[in-house]
Amino acid sequence: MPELPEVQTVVNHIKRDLMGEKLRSIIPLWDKVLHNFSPSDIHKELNGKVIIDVYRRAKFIILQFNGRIIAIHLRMTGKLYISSDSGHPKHCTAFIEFNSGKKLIFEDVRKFGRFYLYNDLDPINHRHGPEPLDSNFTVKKFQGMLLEKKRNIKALLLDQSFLSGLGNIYVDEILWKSKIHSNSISNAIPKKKVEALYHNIRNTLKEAIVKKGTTIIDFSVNGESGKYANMLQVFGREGLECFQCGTLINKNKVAGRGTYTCQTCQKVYKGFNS
DNA sequence: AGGCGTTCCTGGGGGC
DNA sequence: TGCCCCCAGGAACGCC
Repeated sequence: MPELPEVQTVVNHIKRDLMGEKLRSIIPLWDKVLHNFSPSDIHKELNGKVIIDVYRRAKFIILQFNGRIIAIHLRMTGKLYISSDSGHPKHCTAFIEFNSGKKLIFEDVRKFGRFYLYNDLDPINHRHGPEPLDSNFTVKKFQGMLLEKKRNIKALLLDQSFLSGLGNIYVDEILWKSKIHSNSISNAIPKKKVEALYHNIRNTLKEAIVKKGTTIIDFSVNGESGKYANMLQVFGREGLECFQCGTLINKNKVAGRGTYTCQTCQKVYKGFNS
């Protein structure tokens, strides 16, 4: 499940190849993949236009053209990579052709991934919270954000309109490192723990980007697995000993997601602040 | 406001 | 071996 580090890894991987490429066409192989536009819209608006930047916002990969963006969301099983082969792989739902002959392949087994055409980032910014790695995302700001809400902490961290980029795997890892139970309520978490949470969010994401993401089942870049999978402390370790205290890791459902916790290390904060 | 269920999809695993 | 059923999950949406 691509989260911020995986999406950033894809961007880092394909950016150099895409900069300056002239768009020729976009070919959907499955009709729902283009969310709000058609190939003829692209032909009218972007034919021969050059990619001037490739970057990430939230979990979107942004192809920047002059006055337009194509935003690509991988959802659960999307893979995006450059190819010059003719033809396309089995689960390819769309590809973009460039004048150079390069192709950008979008492969997506479960077909949840989508392409969006916008003038700018506004529609995405509108429904997304801050970037956790931005310098203006400070401890103070995060503390304020948590206090404004009275929500299950896991549900809140997964909510993209609250904070961008986290998904099920990193949230479990981050909460375990912070010794906060996923059933805690956001505004009941003590200040010291919020500080730990803040630093663990940033450090975990940064470290995962360095390791080129986590490979669990579906994520790889050109078949190369991310290395963060070897670093996972709690996710996927049901019934195994907690690395911190030896208690067997518990799996249950929180916010509708499979959730791994150490019932000993991770404290539930639901009451008054200490 | 916030929680919860449903929808979109397919491959893979468990049970028999 | 084979078949059916259920599950996994990011995000949007509707309902309570």
